[in-house]
Amino acid sequence: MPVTLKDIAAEAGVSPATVSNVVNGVSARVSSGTRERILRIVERHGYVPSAPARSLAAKSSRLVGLLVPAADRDSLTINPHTAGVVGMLERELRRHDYHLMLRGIARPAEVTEALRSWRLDGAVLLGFHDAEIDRLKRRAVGEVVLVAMDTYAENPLALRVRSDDHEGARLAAAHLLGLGHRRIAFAGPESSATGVVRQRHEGFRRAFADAGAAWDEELRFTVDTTHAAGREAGTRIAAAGATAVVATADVLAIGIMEGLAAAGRSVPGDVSVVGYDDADIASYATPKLTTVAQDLRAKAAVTVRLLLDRLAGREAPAAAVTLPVELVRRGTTAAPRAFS
Amino acid sequence: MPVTLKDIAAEAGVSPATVSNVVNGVSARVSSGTRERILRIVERHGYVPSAPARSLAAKSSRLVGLLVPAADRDSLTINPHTAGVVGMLERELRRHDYHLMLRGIARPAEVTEALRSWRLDGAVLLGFHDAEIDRLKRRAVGEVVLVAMDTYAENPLALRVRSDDHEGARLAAAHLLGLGHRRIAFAGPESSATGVVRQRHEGFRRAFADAGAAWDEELRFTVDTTHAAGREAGTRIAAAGATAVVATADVLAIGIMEGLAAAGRSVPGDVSVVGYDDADIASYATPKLTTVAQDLRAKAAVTVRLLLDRLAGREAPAAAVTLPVELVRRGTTAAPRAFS
DNA sequence: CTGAAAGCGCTTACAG
DNA sequence: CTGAAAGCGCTTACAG
Repeated sequence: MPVTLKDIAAEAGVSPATVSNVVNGVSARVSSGTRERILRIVERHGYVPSAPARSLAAKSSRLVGLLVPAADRDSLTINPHTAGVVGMLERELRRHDYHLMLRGIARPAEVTEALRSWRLDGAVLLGFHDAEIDRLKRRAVGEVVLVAMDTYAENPLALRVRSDDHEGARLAAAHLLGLGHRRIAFAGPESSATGVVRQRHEGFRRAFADAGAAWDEELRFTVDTTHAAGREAGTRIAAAGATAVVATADVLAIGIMEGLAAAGRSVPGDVSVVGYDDADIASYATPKLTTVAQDLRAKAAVTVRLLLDRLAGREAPAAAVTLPVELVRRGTTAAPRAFS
Repeated sequence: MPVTLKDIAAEAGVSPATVSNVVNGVSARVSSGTRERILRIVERHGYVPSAPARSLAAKSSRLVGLLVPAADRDSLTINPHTAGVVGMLERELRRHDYHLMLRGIARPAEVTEALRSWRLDGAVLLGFHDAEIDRLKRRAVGEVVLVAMDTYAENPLALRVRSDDHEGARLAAAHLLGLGHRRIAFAGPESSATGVVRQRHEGFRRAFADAGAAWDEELRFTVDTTHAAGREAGTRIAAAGATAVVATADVLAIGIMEGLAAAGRSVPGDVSVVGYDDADIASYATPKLTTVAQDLRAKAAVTVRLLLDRLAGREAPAAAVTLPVELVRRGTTAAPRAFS
């Protein structure tokens, strides 16, 4: 039988309303004498307010959801980038005294259910296709503040945070072009589903245009963002005679490196590889992976700031927030053989 | 203004109690005619029951917390093993229609607050020291069902799930001894804080005893479970003249490999390395890491089953559940130079 | 098979 | 500065 607000009030000889004010720090409404007295009783009993009761009575739950697409039997954190975001977001929210509810979404209808059943104050959508974001209706969202990460959807119901995908891939390609590569493969998921991949692919081609070089469309490898898919793509990339490859994720790049090795190609001797994200695994690889770094910590911080600003009624930017990226040169890129 | 139970009841011309019974599938109490009618109205309005209201009125929240120690400014998922557990647990809970609340714990008092404020039905404690588990009091825990993972604490307030740490390290050491190694380093955190490390260290020494070999205590390297700490330890291990090393985590092993390389040692040519966990990163490393695999999926499944069994009032094992481990031989172990 | 009533533990105007 | 009262959206015995 945990102690309740009412118990505290009875013991202090005041009304529940007064205890409520003290517990919530509405000090203007309570004399410092009663405040101290109540606080002592609270302390002694180890009173913890009931969050469900608060959510019900107040308009706020101090709860933020992180929604991530996941097939029924899949784990969310197989993707290192997702795992990183989960951790960073939890940390940012905790700093602001909010709680994180993590929820895999197998079917579109679950989004509504997740958003509404817990009266979430806000929710972060990670890894959804642009079209899925665009399909969200006010009716499904309710008053929940939404931040979609890494999306190019246009739905005004969601705030948007992303990093500069176009520039990231441009940097990667420009780096390789500068080293003398011309047969550069681009490996990543289909562009149609997400603007992130489309933007990266465009940035990649922009580097070619800037360099006055032509790009062979046959070097576009459509592949899932997994190590296994990367490995398989690596052998195909080797067979295609590419001297370099830009992958849309580190885990994919590392898979490709393995495929290249299986095909008898050395990295960066025969083929240069550039990843994307600068996840921890990028520096665990041998050689260490050259990659486009995005600042996950900043991304999480901005996401939470947008969320809290909007919750506080402050104006939030209608446009998407785009964070800068940076090329991190490590051990997987070098001049092509012909140049050395 | 989202639609409520009351709205549905009014529209159907029945009492809220009846709608409640229908929504909760208590079909024995409602005629199939009214049930169908109500279900149609629920469907049409996209009614989603309020979880806070349910938690408040009922005894159950269908909410399970995952509590992980984390300094104020730290992210939880820097540790690949933690990231894996987060994903697996979310998936298991989702299958059973429970929700996951993820919570980093910076100070011991936060455990109570986390457990009680949301009226969690259950909570999983991951990565706590045995002593911290043992210090938990009934008063702090309340009615919350607790499962502590990877602990050798004796607190009866917590159910326990772990893998066979003693056997895992014994297998690792036996493998290396069988290859002819004798100067084998053991690298991991201090044994005093967690039984997991102590058990692994004992299993490691048991292999020596079984082989009738002596182990040089100087080859115990106390080191945090991070890549950076591993790298630093790797150079010391090289300097100590070890021909092999057993690390208590894959991420640590990979760091050690880097340190060994920095010291001019090849793996497995000069030094063999065995990791622990068989996290994804184990197969991303070059060469692929020989490691002790624990079945994370099974661990998460057992954790959730224990939790739900206990919630359903079924008997749960008082003893800890210990899951089997397996040695996965890959590319980082070989006979020592002198033998080849 | 169905309903009226109380209650879960809070917050929020509104009075005083 | 403090309290009485209503209400948040459900569930749960208890009657009928």
